[in-house]
Amino acid sequence: MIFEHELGSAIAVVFKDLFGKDLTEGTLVFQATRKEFKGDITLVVFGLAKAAGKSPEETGKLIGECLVEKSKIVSSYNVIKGFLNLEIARPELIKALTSIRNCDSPLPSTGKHILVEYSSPNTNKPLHLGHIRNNLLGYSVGEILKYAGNRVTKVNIINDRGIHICKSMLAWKLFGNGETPDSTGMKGDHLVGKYYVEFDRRFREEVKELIQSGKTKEEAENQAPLISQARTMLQKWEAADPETVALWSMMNGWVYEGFDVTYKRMGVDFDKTYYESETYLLGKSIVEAGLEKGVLYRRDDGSVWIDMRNDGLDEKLLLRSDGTSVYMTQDLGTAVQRHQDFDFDRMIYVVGNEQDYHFKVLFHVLNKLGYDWAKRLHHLSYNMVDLPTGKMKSREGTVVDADDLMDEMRDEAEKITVELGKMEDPYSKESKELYEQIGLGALKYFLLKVDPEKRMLFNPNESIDFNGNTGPFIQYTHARIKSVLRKAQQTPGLDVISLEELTPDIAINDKEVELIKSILSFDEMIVDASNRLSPAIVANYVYELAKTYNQFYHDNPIVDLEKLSISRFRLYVSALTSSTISKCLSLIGIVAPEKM
RNA sequence: GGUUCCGUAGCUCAACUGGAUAGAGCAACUGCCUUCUAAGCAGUAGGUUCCGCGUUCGAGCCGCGGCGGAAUCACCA
Repeated sequence: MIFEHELGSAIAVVFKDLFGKDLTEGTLVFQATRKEFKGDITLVVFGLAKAAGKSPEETGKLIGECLVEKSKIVSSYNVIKGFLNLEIARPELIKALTSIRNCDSPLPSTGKHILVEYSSPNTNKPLHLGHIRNNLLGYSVGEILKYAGNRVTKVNIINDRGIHICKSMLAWKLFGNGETPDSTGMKGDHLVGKYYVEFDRRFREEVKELIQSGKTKEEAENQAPLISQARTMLQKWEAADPETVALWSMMNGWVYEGFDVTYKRMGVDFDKTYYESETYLLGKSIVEAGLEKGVLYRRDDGSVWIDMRNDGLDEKLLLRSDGTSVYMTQDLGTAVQRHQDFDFDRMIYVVGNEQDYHFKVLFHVLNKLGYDWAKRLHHLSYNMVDLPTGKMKSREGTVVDADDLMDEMRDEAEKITVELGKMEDPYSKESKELYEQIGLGALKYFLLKVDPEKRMLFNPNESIDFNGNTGPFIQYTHARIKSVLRKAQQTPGLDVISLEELTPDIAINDKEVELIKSILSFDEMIVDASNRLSPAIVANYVYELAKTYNQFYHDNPIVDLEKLSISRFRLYVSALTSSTISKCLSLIGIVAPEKM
């Protein structure tokens, strides 16, 4: 809170007078006063009671009394249990309001450079709902960190090689009849995904037949013709066979075109894109160095391992017996590469919690290998999005496709808007754009308002709500404030008040105080959100803000020429609220329409 | 089985990292469009915060032990 500093020193003085003891830094605990109680800020006095040698109530009373007497900031007080509720003198509140920062500019620089890795798609299938959560989280965390004063570089790593990529390539080659995105009109990533599913279907058939002819399941899955052909293809790729590489480039090209469309629509972006095909060999030299140091060991079959059993982890393979690299090897390589590229202060991996163990090991290995920056790495682990039917599985086709979902959200927004009947021209280009903004606003808010660590449920049949604690509600509130401000501009003598004109005698009611306090705590909230890497904090904050404004707005007409000064002050608060709302929305990637 | 995460109203989620009487929305019910945008507002109802013990002025949050769910423990990525 903005008063904490001044209040803190005032309380320290009062405390010394009363009890003859100095307060040490950090012993003062403030919190926002609950709505039910009178006051603007609350001092928790339990911690002070001991030093004072009195009961919490008694201590609170004495401090409160003394503050009102000697300090200009506090106008009244009340004590409930160990909570000292202080009412800030209104002139101080106005003063605080005028000193508020414009939220168009970020917080003071921390001088830190932070890398955020997110998205990390495979190029064998289109993006789905789980990726949307990842992308929105990563993008939003990046924006929040940026606003909190950090230099942020957003990076993507594309898993563009491996057996899974070969599967869709092989299926296309065998059964594709030369289909292309152009010839079919399909989005490239969807076309490739189609053949990934096709591979799996045919592969299952082969396995079934082999089992019927007397093989065990394991044997069948290992010997099916399709899987061995896929393996051959991978070997050819690694040997840089021209035909295979050409097919690979062509199909990956289709996928990238498709991804670009989806990323753009989601509103996310990257400062640098890494490709696994370009970095997968880098980890090997690091592993070799680890062997020399004796941190790693080689088994008889030639494979390389790390033993972490003394640190509560298992043994982990870092290099296959045939010398090829595994996932961990690659991630070691990319981490070192990125540190060379950027010399970051911190790197955040936005990756699902199914990989918690992987990152634990990754950081541990880097640390053991002597990279002191390993402790600056952080895995932002987020939980899965569940469907009512359970977990999504791309091979089984039980996924919610990202593009389809965004279409549905936009269509739903259109349907609801048309039903409400407030668009002048519901089929104009501008209206279409608005449906997109509202539909995606609903989706983004829905996914981001939940704590990343928590597993969440998405029910596609019930589609996402547009009422209550939702993106559209907040967008709507913003649009209405903008409408008020537009009308005010057209009314003579009702311009938005300027900062200099704010005077202590302007009347403020309790709802307004709540709103102002909320806006004043904006920076604090951002710092909190950036420390905890949680867009959910921003989302819940902006909802509270919008809700408080709505309640205020309904009880207090703004256009009231009889009380011009009051109305103009409210216009100022409205303008402040709307810019805070739109700032918050932009931090979580949501557009704040001017009209809707 | 080991490790990690989760468990809060019928449902989806909050609770400012230990503070006051655990809050919103949805669904249900009651009012409010001649009034700056009703995607709204006001109200009713809904709780043994999975269970037990402990730590202290104070526990949904911290510790221990259970119960339930999930992830992971691959020469897959």
